[in-house]
Amino acid sequence: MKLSTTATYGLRICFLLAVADKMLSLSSLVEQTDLSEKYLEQILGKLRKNGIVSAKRGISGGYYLTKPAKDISVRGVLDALNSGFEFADCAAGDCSDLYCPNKLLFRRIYSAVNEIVTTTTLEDMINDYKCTK
Amino acid sequence: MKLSTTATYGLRICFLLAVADKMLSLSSLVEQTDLSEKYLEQILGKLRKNGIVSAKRGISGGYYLTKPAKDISVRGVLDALNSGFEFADCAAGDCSDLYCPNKLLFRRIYSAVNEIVTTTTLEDMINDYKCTK
DNA sequence: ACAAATCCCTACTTATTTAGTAGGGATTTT
DNA sequence: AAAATCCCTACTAAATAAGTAGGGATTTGT
Repeated sequence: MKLSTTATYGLRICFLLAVADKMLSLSSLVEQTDLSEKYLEQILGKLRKNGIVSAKRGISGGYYLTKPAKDISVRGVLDALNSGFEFADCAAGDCSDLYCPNKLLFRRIYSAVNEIVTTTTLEDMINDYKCTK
Repeated sequence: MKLSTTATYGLRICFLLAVADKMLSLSSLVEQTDLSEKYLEQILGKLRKNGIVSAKRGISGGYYLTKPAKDISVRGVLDALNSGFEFADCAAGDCSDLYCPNKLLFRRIYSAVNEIVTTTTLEDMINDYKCTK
């Protein structure tokens, strides 16, 4: 069980945008991440469709965060990339019965993770990063 | 991001053994889970190799937990099935530099999940289950 | 002894998901 | 009008997960 690499890249991209605090062109993101243009475009497309970033077209265009870093949660980014933390099945044939110990456990874990990702913002990530310097 | 179905089945199997509090034959586990014998054997094999269950062969054989339910953590079961919670990469080219905001976030999440799975035992799962009745 | 039921081992196949590629289109600035 | 940019979507390839298969070894009860 682990986070998808796409979600991981997505987080990093948002972090870069938050740190820069201005619009960055795709080519500049390519430089900073060593990912292909096309792949980056795809990730940025999802972020855009889900309201995390906006884009400006044309020769002086690029991507920028739609909101201040303090208002963008990690969860928002993960959701945009379809990378939530799901525990759908609990391995019981008929899960509507009460015989479902797994579900209870999963709910606990989900709550804990959810708490972290919803309360941690891009600004928090920047602060954490600065502290390690 | 979600737990593998194998791990989910594994948890359920351990729960069934814990509730029964005695040795159960493979065929009886097949009944209770609707999984194929072969697939169940495979899961039980991993649990056995990792010390979660023991097996007795022969016509009156079966599987049983090696320790009391209160001494078996969810984590132990997940580890046995190679289904930990990993966040290896942080999507930075050179992760040894300090430019790694993801790593800090991942560490937070990992700690929280780890806390839950290491402290929750099969006995806890049984108690939780009883409470929902 | 021996049959029957059980656990044991490991290779293989199939399905699903994820990661990444590709190519052409639309927009904006200079 | 050219150049650089973002936009769309289909496809492919790689990795992982899920499940199947078949034969072997052990123990019990008769």
